[in-house]
This record gives sequence, structure tokens and C-alpha cells, in this order.
Amino acid sequence: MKSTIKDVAKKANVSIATVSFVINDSKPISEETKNRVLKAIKELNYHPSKSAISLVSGKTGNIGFILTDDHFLRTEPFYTTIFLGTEFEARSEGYYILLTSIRPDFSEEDPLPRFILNKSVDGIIIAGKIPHTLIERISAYKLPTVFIDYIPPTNNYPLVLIDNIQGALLATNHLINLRHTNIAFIGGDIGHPSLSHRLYGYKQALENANIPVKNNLIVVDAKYPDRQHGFNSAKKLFSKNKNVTAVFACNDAMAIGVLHYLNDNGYKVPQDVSLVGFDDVEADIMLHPPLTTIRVPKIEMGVEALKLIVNSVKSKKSLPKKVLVPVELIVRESTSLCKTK
Amino acid sequence: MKSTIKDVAKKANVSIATVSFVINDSKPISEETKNRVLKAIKELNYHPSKSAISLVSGKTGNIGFILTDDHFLRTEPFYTTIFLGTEFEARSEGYYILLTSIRPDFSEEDPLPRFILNKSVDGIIIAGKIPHTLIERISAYKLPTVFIDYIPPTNNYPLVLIDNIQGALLATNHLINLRHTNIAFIGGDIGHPSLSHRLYGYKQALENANIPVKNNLIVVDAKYPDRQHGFNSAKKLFSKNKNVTAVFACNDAMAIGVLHYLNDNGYKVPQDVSLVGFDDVEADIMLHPPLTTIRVPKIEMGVEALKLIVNSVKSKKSLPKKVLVPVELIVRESTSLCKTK
DNA sequence: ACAAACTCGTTAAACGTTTAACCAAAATTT
DNA sequence: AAATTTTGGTTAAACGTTTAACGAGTTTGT
Repeated sequence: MKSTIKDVAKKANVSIATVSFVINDSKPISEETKNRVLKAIKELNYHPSKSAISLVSGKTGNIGFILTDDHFLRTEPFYTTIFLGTEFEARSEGYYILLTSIRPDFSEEDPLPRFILNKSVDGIIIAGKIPHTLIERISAYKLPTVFIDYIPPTNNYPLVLIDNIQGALLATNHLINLRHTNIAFIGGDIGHPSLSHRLYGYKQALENANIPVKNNLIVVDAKYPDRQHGFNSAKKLFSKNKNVTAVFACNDAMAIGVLHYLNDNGYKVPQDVSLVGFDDVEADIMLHPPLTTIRVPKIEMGVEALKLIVNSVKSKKSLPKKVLVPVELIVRESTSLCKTK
Repeated sequence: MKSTIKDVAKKANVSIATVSFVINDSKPISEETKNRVLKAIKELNYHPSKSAISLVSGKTGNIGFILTDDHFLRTEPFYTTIFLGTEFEARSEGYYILLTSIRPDFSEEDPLPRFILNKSVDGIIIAGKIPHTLIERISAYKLPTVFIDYIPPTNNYPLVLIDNIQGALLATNHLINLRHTNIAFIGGDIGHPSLSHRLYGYKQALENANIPVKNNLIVVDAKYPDRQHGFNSAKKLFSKNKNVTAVFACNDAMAIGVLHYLNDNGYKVPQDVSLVGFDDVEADIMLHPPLTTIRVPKIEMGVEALKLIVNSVKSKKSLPKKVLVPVELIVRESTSLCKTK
């Protein structure tokens, strides 16, 4: 039933080598025979066996994709969207993605992802912050690796990063342009470079505008930047500072938490408080008002990561290229002109 | 660097066949040689080449997992959690999962997932409702297939289903036990068997309790059961029916939409209206009050699906077994005794 | 006109496993 | 003690590709 290269060769009246050359056009073949072969391939509905190719080439044609359980399952489809971008690009490149998640508290004893142990991938994409012990143990396998949205401690990997500083500048400047001066920053998980860069950009924007940076307007002690922590941080912020007129949250998840707090406590958004998020996860269409935020091109990030990894797989010399994807301010209805009374 | 079976054989002073027999224990080998081989394997850090095994066995060791984009990206981590269960079980069974998503409006011209065309999977798991044209085209490839949470038109596949009727009975009976009689049902996408079964169970529970089923309390015209549609359906329901004291929403997403509507419009939950969801997606920890719902064992569903598919892959005769996973009522704070005035 | 260089192919080895067929030695049966 | 079975192993073919090495015709250069 299943046809092989041999069947094609027989049908086209050529050797199997010729068929191979036609498929990969790795050697010049006359138009005429080429067509005969192509025709035979079509008629037999022939598809090369991946295992045979793998065996002889030493490549698997697979790329491993690693993220933590919580990133995979979190409400805001951030990393999953990135994954989709990777999968999408993998299709055109002829690769398969092996997705696996690990526990965020991955420890020394936990086993590495199978595809690494069994060498069933040619390269690895790691999305988001993952435990350093895992990074070290993976690096022993000398597999091409690229990181998405995270800067690993030993910084000689290809990276796909968000232009976080630029994004934070855009967000904060937007608020400054709306005449706000008491602008708070709500963040979390400061160990993550993305989030600390956003804080940095926030400070930078204030300084550029000659607005003093006040530490009591910066709440960054949340362990994880999700809605619940956004809510809690907002509570902490507003119970001590009544004069805050604008909040820049380090991501949409926390911004949504802030919004809930504000709604619950009689603050009107944007009349009383303007609010800007980051990521544009389009999480909750129910949100009112719709959130002004910084759009991150998630699909493109996945695409870029796959391109990078394919590159280092193919050309053994992997120069640790960094791709900084651009961001964009999306103004919706959660921000408005500051009413200085 | 990479060691092969040959290296192991040499080191252990046996033939490669013996090594193979030890690995798969497919033939009796004396304890002594077995230990020698095992030792050599460990020392060389030998891992069998998957491609070589694939080539000779004709099996790929991969399972394809298909769902629609919107299911993959939706805010409530329902199908993604199921996927995680599948991935988890695949690890212990030694399989890899190839995840791919398709557009919900998959049409005749769209290409099938690559892993089907290239025969790089031994079987397929399909999660959630997918277009019938896709099902038909896949079936031509005669690959073992199991469906999760969907009943395909040609019903001779192994299936992993939720005990939806039981769940709907539990939910509705819970409300009836709380003395509610004006119990509404909010649903959507009635073409999905899961959701129509939930409606069925709702009606059944009312009939069992001798409560008349009123059509104006049943809103099922939503196209897709998400938050936004839940919100809209609630609006439709409550603007016409002021005396509704309880709502059973066909899933948590719609329930959350209903809750938003109620909160926005001055209804207190559960004091004025009791609300029950379905799925227990733990989507929004911010929700107040926390939602009474029907827990669906999502991880277990993924595990069961993988077991089924491995079964039909291994034993060519795949009897179309159906697995009905049990559900459980989780009482939280969105339901309370009806205050009949 | 003859060597040199292309062009378009073919042959056969190699990749790393599994497994059918075979076999020697030891154990068991008669 | 001879015949038979069991035990524990080996040899070699097969799986479906890629690719190095080779070669027969044809073209080009002088």
C-alpha cells in the first residue's frame, strides 16, 4: 500500500538515486526525467519516510519546545500564542514541534524532557523563565538552543526578546502626555528580565520628563505577575497613596487585577485612574473599559525563534544572534487626560 | 560520540542481536550476559535511535493531537489541560505528541495536518468539535483515531466523553434542593453533543422534580460558549424574565459572562441569583463569588485518550470503546437557598 | 581529430535497529 | 547412552533513504 522510493523509481524507469536527486534537487537532472519522476510521485502519492531520512542524515527533523506548566495553562494566552507561531513556521520549514511542559519548581532530581535524553530533537526552544538548574543540565547535551522572552545566566544563546524598554517608554510617555504625574508602576517577579526592563523603561520615561521617581508608587513584590497579584498590589498601592492618577502595570494580567480592584473600590477608569497594561493578550473581551496596552507580536516571536533554531541546526556555527521584536502602543479606553483639580 | 548498539555489543562482548533482546527482553538471556549488556549500556550512555527503530518497525512512536485554534487559545484552559494529560501519559508510554491546531473554519481546500500526509504518526487524537469535512478526509488515511469530548457523525471511533447528563443532573438537582424553581439554562453551540447533553440533563432533572420546563428560561442561541456570549445571553434572559432565581450555565466561561452581567446590573450572587457552571476550569481566581460548578477530570481525559490510542495502535483490531469520565459537583459560593418571598 | 570537461545517470555502501533462521551446548527423556 | 528438547546465543537480511564513486555520451577546446 505505502509506496517507497523504489516504487517511484520503477514506475519512472530510473534508479532510486535519481528519484532522490529530483526530490532534493541535489544534482542536475534533465527536465524530461524530472517530469517523469514527479509524475510517478504524484500518481503513487509518495511521501518519503521520515525515519529513513533521519537515519541516514542523523537529523530528526524535530524541535523541542519547553515551557513551564503555569505558562502553558495560564489564563492569558501569551506563551501558547508564541507556540502557535513556532508551529506555524515549522510547517513551512518541514519541522515538527515536540511540546513539553515542566514544573516551575523543576529540581535536580526531576528527569529532563525525554526528547533530550533520547536525542529526538535537533534543537530546543525555551519560552519564558525556567529554572537555572534545568538550563545547565540541558546545556550538557550541546543541542542548539534558543530562548524566547528570557535571558539565561550564561548569555551566549540566540535570543528572541521583546523590546521591553521601548514598550515601557511608550506606555509611560503616553500617560505623561495625558498630563499624569503621579504614575505608579505595578510589577512582579523582578527576577524576570522582561519585567525588570519594563520597570527600567518606566523610570527612564519619568526622568526624561523631569518627573521624580517615587518609590512608594512602585509595587514590585508580587511573586508572579497574574491577576490575583495585580489585585493585591493595587490594594497595597491605593490604600497608602490616594493621589495616584495613573498606573502602568507590567503586563495585562496584573492590569486586569488592578482594574478589578479599582472597579470594586469605587474608582472610575479612566476618569479617576488611567491604566496601561503590556502584552495585549486580548484575554478578556468582557473587560470594561477595554485596556490600553502595549502590543507584543507574539506569533512573530514564535516564528523568529523557529527561524533562529533552524539556522543554528543547519549551519553548525551558531552565532548568538539576538532578535528584539518591536512593540506598539494600543490606545483603548482605559486611559484619559488627567483631571488636575 | 553518540554510541550505537554496535558499541554496546562490542563492549559487552556479545552480538548486537543479544543487545536488542536484552533491551526489549524479547528473548531469554542469561542473567550474567544481561548484566554485562546493561552495564555497557549505562557506561556508554546508550540510547537507541528512534529513527532506526521506526524504520524497521514501521511505527513512528508519535501520536498526533488536533484541536482548533480557538480551543487552543481560549481563555479557559480546558483543552490545553486535556493535552497536558495526554502528554503526561505519553511520557510513560514512550510516545511523543505532535500538537497541531487547525482553523475552526477548516475547508475543503485547506491542507491536512502534515503529520497525517507524511505518515509521521501512528494515531490521532482529536479534541473538541472539529469540522466534519476534516474528519472525513482524515478517515481516508485509516489511522487509528480517538475523539475527546466530541461525538463524530460516523460513530465507530473510540471516544472519551464527559458524563454530561450526570453532570447536568447534579447541577440542576443542587439548585432544586436549594428550593429554586425558576431555574434558567444558558447554553450555546447546541451542535456540540456535550452541550446538548447538558441541556438534556437539565430538562430531565426538572421533570424528575415535577418542575415544568419553560422555554423562555432556556437561552441557547449563542454561537460559541464563551464569556461574551454568556454575558449577552444573560442580558437577553434577564431583561425578559425578572423572576429567575437560579441559572445553570452550560460551562464556566458562559457562567463567568453571566456573573459579569449580574454584577453589572445590581443582582447579588448568590443572594438574588444562584449560579452554577460546568467544567471547573479554575479560570479566574478573581471571581467573586467563587463559582459552584461541575468538575470535569481534564487531565484524566487526556490520559484515557492516550491509553485508548496506544491500544488501537498496538492491537490492530480497535473496538470502538467509549470511556465516560465521571464528574463531581463542587459547591462554592455562587449558590444558596432560594429566598421565596 | 583527439583530449578534456561536462551532463545526466547508475551502483552500492551506509545509517542503526529488529527478527527470522540457525546452531552449539547443556539438560531432559526414554 | 542415544535421542530429543531446551537454553542462550549468533548471523544476516531487511527497513527506506542519501551520497560517494563511478561511467557512458555528448560537448568543447585546440
